[in-house]
Amino acid sequence: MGRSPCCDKVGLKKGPWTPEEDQKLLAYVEEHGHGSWRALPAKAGLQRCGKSCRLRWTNYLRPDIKRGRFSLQEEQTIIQLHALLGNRWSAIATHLPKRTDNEIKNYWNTHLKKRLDKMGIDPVTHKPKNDALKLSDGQSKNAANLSHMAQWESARLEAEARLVRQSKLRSSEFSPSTSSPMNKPVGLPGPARCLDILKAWNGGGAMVGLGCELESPTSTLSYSENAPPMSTTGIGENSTAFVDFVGNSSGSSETGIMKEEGEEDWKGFGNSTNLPEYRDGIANSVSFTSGIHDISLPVENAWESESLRLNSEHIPSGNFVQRFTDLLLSTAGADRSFSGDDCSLSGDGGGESDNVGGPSGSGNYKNYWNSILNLVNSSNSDSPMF
DNA sequence: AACCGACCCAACCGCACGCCC
DNA sequence: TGGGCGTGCGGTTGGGTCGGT
Repeated sequence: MGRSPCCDKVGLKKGPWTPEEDQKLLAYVEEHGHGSWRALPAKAGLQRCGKSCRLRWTNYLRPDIKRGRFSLQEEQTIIQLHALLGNRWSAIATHLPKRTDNEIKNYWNTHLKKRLDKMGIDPVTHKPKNDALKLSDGQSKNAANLSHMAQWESARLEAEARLVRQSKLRSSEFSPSTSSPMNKPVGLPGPARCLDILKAWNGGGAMVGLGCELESPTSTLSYSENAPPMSTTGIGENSTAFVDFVGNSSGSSETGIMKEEGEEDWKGFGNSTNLPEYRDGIANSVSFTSGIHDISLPVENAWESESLRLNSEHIPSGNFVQRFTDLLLSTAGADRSFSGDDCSLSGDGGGESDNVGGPSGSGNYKNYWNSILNLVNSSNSDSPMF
């Protein structure tokens, strides 16, 4: 695989973009779509390389970008997803609609990492820093297992993302016109993609009769291609266990995750901590929408849909989630006492100040992980993670 | 007011990977 | 089958801004 230079740098401008350049790029993309980024600068009259144009567009000019301060929910989501995914900013970004991976990455590096550090939590491992010294006891084994599973899950995510990218391309004719000027291939994977996922992760094992009812909090498209009614997919019975997550105020308050204004409800389990039920839902190739809601999801998050078609066979061990939970909680709580009340990680002058300065600054570590688990539970409505 | 260090973030760099010929 | 191309991604940089002295 030879790698060609991204562009001929001679005579091309670098550095900050001017309003005029922005306007040119914006006007061109809105009118023609970006097409080939390499060819775009010449067509748009820009003295920039295509890569620079692409970055400017994706990180700044794109109309569906939300700018400004991160909300409490977004902060928590970033932290929680980072705990599970590590520095996979693009994967994290898929859970934060209208935020770019670059923005999330910057925010993590400049704010959240330091915040966790102050709390006595290693921002890399999301474990109390003290634990780093306990390399020879049983905890380290658990930690290693946890890390291993997290890595496995991350690898699975990557594979899913690749498959969905493919599916996007293949199905680009499915929905040729969207409001987006981005010319992104639009369309969602049908059942065949479900099988692809299964093949990728089950070594060809079958996932039978699964619909692809999905929902994302950033839904922009309606989609039900070839998706049989849930009642015919074997999902229906269990799907009744899923209720609106945010609509359930107890679930919302329990996790400390607040629904952001303008966002659609998260769909999840009524009992956000009911992991067996959660796992059962997965085992039944969960469609988290309960079959009531329209199937809709954004292009950006289309790949998320793939994971929602997981069944238990995707999971390396039959009780992966339960083990994952056990490890998280045991690792967090085994040798540490917690106040157990406020696990807020965010808030300048809010949760941070409450937590920083406590015993080792990480007295709420168990709740920290609980909040991660709650996110996992709650976000299974739109998450590719589980 | 001037200086300086810390902080922030847009942009760049280079690698990885899939597609296509 | 191999190489070129296009793009995605994560790490890093550097210039602007802010706050303290």
